[in-house]
Amino acid sequence: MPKVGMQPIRRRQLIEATLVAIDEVGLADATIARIARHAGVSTGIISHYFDGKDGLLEATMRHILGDLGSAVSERRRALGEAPAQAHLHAIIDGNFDRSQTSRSVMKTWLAFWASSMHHTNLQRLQRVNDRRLYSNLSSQFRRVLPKRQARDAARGLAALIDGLWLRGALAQEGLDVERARQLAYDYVREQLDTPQRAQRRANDYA
Amino acid sequence: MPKVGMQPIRRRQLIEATLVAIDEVGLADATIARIARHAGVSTGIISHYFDGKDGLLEATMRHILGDLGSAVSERRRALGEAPAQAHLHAIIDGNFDRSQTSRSVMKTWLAFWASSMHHTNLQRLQRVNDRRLYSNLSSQFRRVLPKRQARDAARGLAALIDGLWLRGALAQEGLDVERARQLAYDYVREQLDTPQRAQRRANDYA
DNA sequence: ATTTTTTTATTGAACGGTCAATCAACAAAA
DNA sequence: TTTTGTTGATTGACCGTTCAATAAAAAAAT
Repeated sequence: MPKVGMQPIRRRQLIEATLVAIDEVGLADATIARIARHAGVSTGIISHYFDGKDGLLEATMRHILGDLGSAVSERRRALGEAPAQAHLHAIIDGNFDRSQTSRSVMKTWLAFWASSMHHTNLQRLQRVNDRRLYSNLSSQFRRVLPKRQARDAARGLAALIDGLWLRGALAQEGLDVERARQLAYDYVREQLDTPQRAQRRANDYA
Repeated sequence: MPKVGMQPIRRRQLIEATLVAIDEVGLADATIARIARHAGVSTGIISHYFDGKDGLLEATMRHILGDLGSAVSERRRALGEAPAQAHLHAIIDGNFDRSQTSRSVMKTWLAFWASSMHHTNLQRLQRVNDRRLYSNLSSQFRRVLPKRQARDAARGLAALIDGLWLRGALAQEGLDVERARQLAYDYVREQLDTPQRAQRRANDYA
């Protein structure tokens, strides 16, 4: 039943099928035959809409990145001029959004991280994302903390978020989102609530 | 020049060659031909000493895990009954040991993480390692903190270590080991030095 | 309103290429 | 003479891409 306007439908189907395939057998064994089967189409369609397998994989990563961006910015939009802590919590919540914590998406993230070490286009996407997280965190901490402290707090929180997320992906019992968020909140609180100790620390470094 | 007692030599050569190959082109393109070429031997040797490519990859992961275990336990052995903080610092230092922060090893770790989602033997190895880090941290925090707090501190620090490490692996500028350690030390200090706030937090949770 | 033409969507077999594993043959030491 | 080490061509399987063929809808022509 070929009709006009299939492109966006097929693209979505194929991206979703890619996530399912990676969840099932991993990126290494996610063949176009398997992906096409999951989408209920033939293999040729992939080259037609994505110009080959690499194009589909890149589009899949872009899709996940887009979801992450939305999850964060939607939460922050409602906040306006709210205190830094509220924005930091929103960024944390966005990173642990439903769209980022499903088994298939976590597996796909891991696979893309590994791939991005050797595929420059994926590497570019991934680095833009890393930088965005860091600079979002950094600018919020900067509203309350001196420069160097804000920078370190941002680096620490970014690492904590990614680390909680990574350990959740690898753990048998999966990611406990509530607990992860709580640990990240605690980190934020300690960074914001300890000016005198933070100052001493800053001096130690000098 | 075939002689007796080649096994350990060849095994070491091939594992090292595997790391080099993964560093060069990634796990997906680390063919046995490429690995054998790096080791200066023929492809057949791999099946002879490792019973196939999978065996070599598993041995490579075991090798890295062994290095990590040594890096941690050597540092801790000298400490004996030293305070918890000293042991925690030693665990941190071990995780950021030279043997774990070279480009090739970090790339290989990432690749194995992704692979371990779908290969049960790698998964087993990786989980033993994750659990060991957590339980080492947990038992040290337990010497100073009440149970629930110690558990959370261990979870947080484990995530922070892995996250710093991950972000270092992905970042263009590489991992800044000094900075990473310092951030992890700060986390330890805040967990150990804030009993009253920690207590309040524990109550909040209840 | 009907027919013809063009465009868009889709298929899946065929092709070229790659890879891991195998194994018969060979070589040097024991 | 036996054991241990090593080679590398061969084999069989698999994978991504291509493309000729097909089909249906849309557009144009009658």
